[in-house]
Amino acid sequence: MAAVKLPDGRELTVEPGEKAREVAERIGKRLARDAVVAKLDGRVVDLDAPVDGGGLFEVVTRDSDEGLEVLRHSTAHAMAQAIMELYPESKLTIGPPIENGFFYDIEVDGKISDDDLPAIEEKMREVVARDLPIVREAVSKAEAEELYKDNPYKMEIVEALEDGDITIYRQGEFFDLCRGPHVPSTGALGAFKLQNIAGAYWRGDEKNPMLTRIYGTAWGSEKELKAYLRRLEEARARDHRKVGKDLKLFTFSPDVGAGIPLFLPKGEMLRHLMEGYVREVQTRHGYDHVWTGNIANETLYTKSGHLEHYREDMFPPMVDGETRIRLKPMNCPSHMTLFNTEAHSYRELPIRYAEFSTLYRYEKSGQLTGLTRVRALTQDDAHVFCTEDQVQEEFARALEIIREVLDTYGFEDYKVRLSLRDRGSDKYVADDEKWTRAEEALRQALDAAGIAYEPVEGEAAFYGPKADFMAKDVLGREWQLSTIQVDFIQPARLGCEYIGEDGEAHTPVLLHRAVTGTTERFMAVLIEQYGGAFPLWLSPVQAVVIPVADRHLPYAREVQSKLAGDGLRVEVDDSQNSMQKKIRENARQKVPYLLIVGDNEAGEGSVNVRKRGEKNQEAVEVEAFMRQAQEEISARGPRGRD
RNA sequence: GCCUGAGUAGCUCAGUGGUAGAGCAGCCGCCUUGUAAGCGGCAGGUCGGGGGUUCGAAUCCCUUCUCAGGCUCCA
Repeated sequence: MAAVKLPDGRELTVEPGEKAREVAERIGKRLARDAVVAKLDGRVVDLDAPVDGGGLFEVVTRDSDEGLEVLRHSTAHAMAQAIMELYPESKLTIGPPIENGFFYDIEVDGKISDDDLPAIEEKMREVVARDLPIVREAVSKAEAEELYKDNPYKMEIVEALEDGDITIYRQGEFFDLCRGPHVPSTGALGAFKLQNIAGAYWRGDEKNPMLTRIYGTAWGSEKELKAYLRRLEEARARDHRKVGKDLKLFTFSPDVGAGIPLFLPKGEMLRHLMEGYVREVQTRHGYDHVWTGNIANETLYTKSGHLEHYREDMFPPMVDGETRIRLKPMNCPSHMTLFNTEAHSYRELPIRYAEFSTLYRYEKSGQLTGLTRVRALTQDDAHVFCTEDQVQEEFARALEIIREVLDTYGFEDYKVRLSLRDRGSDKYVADDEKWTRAEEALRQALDAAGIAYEPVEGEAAFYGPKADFMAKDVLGREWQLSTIQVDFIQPARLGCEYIGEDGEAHTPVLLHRAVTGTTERFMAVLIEQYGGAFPLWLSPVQAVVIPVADRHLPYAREVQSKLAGDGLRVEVDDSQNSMQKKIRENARQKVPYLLIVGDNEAGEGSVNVRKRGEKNQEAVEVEAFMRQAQEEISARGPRGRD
């Protein structure tokens, strides 16, 4: 008689051939009802699978991550069935579960659009109502080939599989080549909603045919589905494109060009503050700021190798007689040129050049998105020329800057992806010893800083290993912001040298690093992180003085000039609106402080402070407000939000 | 670049073959206000651009520009 072990340590004897579902029922009725699949020694299996004992037996319920994944996968099948019934000549390809839902890529018989989604959803509900048992079936390769003789996509998948390792899942008339596992019947699906239709190339390759991808979301209960849809709503309300328009930060115009953001006064103030902050931190950490303009001779990029490796992402050249000029896509060649303007001794190293100039990259038109993907972008870029021995220390220094800045902005949850070479591959530049040392240096620096990192082999740049910072915003979305890269290659190509202790010429190692990445993308992330309610130090307008009646305007201006004299960014709302409306409008602009002034305030030299997000008011002396605001600004806190 | 969809007043949107609309913003008046919309009036459009179908086009077709969501999460 075989036995299984339960997660709580108990042992349970199982009959030969007893199914997972039956074992679950013996553990508990309620558990069996919530069960989606089971796990045997960590391997996920259908509830219909026999439990032959021996290992750890776990029941996976629909509220666990794994259970949800199965639920979503099964929902994808239900959608595929619905589509096959509505558009019978369609060809299925792949339909995996994804974060929050699922998709299915289908070569649809005919044309479908978003308007057809409700009908498909309706058909899916029919499939659910039929409560068809979902049955796993092992098939031979030959059988699979026969089943899919009219479907080249599935055929391609079958061809790649080992005979004896092929299964299909059936539910009623419908079947799909699938590894599984799945919920026991179509009636066991949870709450779902089809979301949108998109095109997707077969296997993601633009040389392949375009398939129709339908995205859906699926959850264990109606309540969870609703909560998810509400989260989506909230995210939309924070969308930087919407907030940027509402708060008059930036705009785009086809007259100027796609992917070229135009910053309005408040947006430019925000840029200025963001860059000023990074500049201050960098200066404190020994970086020097330089400026190398926006265009460069094409020959520079021939030397650096960019023209060869990066041509597609560069704007076409401007031709001036014999000379070809390019918009600058990266700063590194320019910084190396600066380095080469004089001879260097090892005593001068490290040399750290930082720059905020705008770069131009010819992103494909379909890739452009708000501020997160633009053609004119401003990196907070820096290049550190150092000796090999200094790599670890300089890496640690860059790390420190990045941590300080991310902390200030409230990105407390981030991880590092340490991209290493794939030892088997030859696409990386040789010199094994250098690589090993560099990788080791990066690991040690990360360990010393106590930062969790995930090493990923084969993701390194061709010129060296790198560490990318993945930060999570308040909505739980992950962004790649900061990066630190070690470069063994380019300095030699551009002829960078320093004279070492030994009197010989050596090639320095180059560290490329960016703190916030690009000002544009980081601004987008910040707008969404704060929902437009920036902390005081970062607010384009820090306070608006609102006179109760027109006769208080002179006092309002007096207050404004006092505060402005103290360096605060203050406006007076002298519009013809009522006081109530001024409060409403300025509150909607997320101004941190509204200062109401009327007879009382003018009489005693005070302001009535209404803080963003708070309704209670407080009368304070102008000087006291100034002190308090300055304190808040220099602490770069408290965090924004409303 | 490709797929699907969208583009109407500064903004948000209604209008599906028969005289281009609303709210907000703007301008002009009145009101002089005590903590999230005071009242009245006026003005505002090549319906993204170009071409076509039609007696007639915001509406149908073609084309072009811009925007949105996608385009390896690998059965």
